[in-house]
Amino acid sequence: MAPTTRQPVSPGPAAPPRGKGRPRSATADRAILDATRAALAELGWGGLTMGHVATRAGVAKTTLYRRWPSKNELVVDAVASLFDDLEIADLGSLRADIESVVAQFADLLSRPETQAALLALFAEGSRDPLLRRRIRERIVDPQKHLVQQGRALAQERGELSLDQDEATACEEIDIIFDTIAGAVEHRMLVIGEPATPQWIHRFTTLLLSPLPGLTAAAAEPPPAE
Amino acid sequence: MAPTTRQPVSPGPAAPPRGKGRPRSATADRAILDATRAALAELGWGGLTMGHVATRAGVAKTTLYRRWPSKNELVVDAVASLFDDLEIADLGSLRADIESVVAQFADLLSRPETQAALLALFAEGSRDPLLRRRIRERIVDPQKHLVQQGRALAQERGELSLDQDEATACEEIDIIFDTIAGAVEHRMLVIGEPATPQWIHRFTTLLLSPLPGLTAAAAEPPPAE
DNA sequence: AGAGATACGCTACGACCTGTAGCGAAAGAG
DNA sequence: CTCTTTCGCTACAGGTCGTAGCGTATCTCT
Repeated sequence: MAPTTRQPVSPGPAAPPRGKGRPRSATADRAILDATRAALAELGWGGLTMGHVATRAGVAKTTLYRRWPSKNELVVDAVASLFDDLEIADLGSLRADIESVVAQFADLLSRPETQAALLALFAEGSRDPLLRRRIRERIVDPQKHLVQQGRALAQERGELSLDQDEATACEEIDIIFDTIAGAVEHRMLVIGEPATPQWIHRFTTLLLSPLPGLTAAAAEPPPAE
Repeated sequence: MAPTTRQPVSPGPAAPPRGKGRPRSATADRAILDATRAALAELGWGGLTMGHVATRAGVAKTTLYRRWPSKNELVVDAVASLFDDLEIADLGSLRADIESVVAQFADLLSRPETQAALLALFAEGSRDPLLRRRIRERIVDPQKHLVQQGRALAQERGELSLDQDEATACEEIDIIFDTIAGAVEHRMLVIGEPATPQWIHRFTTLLLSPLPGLTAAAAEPPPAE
């Protein structure tokens, strides 16, 4: 793809300047990220070119490469910021909190540029372990933190018993998070249908109670491992 | 990317010949698809080039373009067949059936070429409604059928009460399927960690019973819509 | 068997993208 | 006011996509 070797993934959103001469233009930073998101929505990952983004941002192509070592990194940063304002609302009940955060997530994933960008990132991440790690740090982990918060809130309210074992609690959070995030992602990104309030409501019900119509006998015994 | 306009997604695996002169080589067909899968596993979507596939298949590049209009179509066909042998095992309990099908799915998704291909397809599908429809028909719908089968089996066994309403049952199957497929996809494709038997076991437990430690009061009341 | 039709491999090609290099000019920091 | 760094510009090498044109191979049909 490139005639030269690939640089390691940059640690931050952009290479850190060192405060001596002319500082980097923050305006250009924003213009580039905005242009990236816009181009992503229009053209998708495959259609997005660095030249295009540069032109659209009113910036020279070389300026892009001064900040991000390649397309991947640029797109991660352009997209990750979208996830920054997910938050737990503390609506007074576990159920309401779940519905709220799922709705926020669904809202985010309903935007075409988020869809294109996320899937493209995931796809690239399947080949590039460093990129995948970066996705986890910038996107997945913050979301998982929401599950922890929600869980803690529910415990304060007495809806949920306190954790006995730290490790077990961690694993449980992982699974719950996989389930919540995965269901929404699957519906919106793979199937391509919106997560309506009804869908969210029913999904939350599924998460909080056993399968409707399930015999007690079938639900009860989780056979020993 | 290309100097010419893109053709619409081809209706079949390859353009249909018309039986007059020399027929297309079926050997070449298979060699190309095999080479595509192999290259996908090694290089991923981004690294896969038509020239590479051609060389590997022992075929001229032009031969590829005589059959598939572009990379997308070639990869869809190369990958879709992988999903053909998922099936419900009828192990005697709903729980065992779920674990079995999740394990099959996880096994499939653990193969690198499936990961790369699937994610790349999903990504392209987010921009191309026709491609997305094709993914649904060839990949998603057959999987959803498994959920229907498992549900029917559980009802026969008396583990699950019979459906009262056809439409409601349909919606419920959708949600359950979104949840199962989504969780596995999220864990393996996004996070990039394997779905161990332990994980599958715990996930199934989560699906079949309420959240561990949940107060009865918090679990019970699904507020009216 | 012969004629016709089609697929095949090969080479070359135009258009495009990536990421780098080198330059003079501009703009802040100290 | 000087020094450092960024900026925009142009040019470039390496690489991919998908097409065109050619002579040859291979199959079908008469």
